[in-house]
Amino acid sequence: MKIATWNVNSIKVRLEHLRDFLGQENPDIVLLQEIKCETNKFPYDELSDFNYNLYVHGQKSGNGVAILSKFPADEITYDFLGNECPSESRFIEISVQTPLGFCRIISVYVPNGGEVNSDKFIKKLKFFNNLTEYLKSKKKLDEMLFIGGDFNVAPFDIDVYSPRALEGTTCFTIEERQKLRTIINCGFYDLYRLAHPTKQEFSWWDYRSGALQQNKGMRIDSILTTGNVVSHLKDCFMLYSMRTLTRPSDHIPVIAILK
DNA sequence: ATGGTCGTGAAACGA
Repeated sequence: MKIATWNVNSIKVRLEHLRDFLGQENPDIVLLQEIKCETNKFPYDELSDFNYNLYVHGQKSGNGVAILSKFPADEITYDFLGNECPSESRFIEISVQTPLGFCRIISVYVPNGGEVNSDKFIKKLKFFNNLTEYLKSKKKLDEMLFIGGDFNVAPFDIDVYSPRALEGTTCFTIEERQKLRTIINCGFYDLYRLAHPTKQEFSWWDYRSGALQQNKGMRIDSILTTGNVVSHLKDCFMLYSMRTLTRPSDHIPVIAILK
């Protein structure tokens, strides 16, 4: 089974890139973030030839998440209990029967946070608190839980190009890193880091200031799972080539292969 | 502290 997550930064602008990606990688499940369109404006028809079940939680202008799944969902949930910003479409969850077993699968777009210690930043930390409580409540022996998306946090020094330059900046403050580490310490596994314990690769580069050319990136997109998935992990990698296309997303896909 | 570039939607604003 192949599962991918990708912050596309506008589904409309990235439609051809997404179609190429689906054609090349043929993932069973794709978690999307920042689709930036209303649910009823999602390009359902333009993706119909790939035979995915499409689950969309959009809104006007910004945010927006979706799940494309070869397996039909038993249940679809558009928010998590305790989310304090339900008006922002940042969460979608499906439960599906897969060849691996029964899975609960979440696509999440964690708030960026804006300026450190701003109101938005405080809301980001609270979003993590509430999401963590929700994930703890959903850990069950009889299902595998996947949560993939844009966490807007680089958890460890190895996940940024320069810990010194970024220390104390949004997505790399101690408080934010602790929030993501707390999820991991509750018994969730970062599939990329499991597959590549010492490799330094990034999932996002700023559009500005030649960040890509200087490889000034961060690893802020991940797929986390419960422990019962780990023995199935064959590989997890990031698709750098998607960042070198014309008009790319500022994020690249993260892909996990499980058997 | 500021600026650099995108996407949205038609001007700033968020990332």
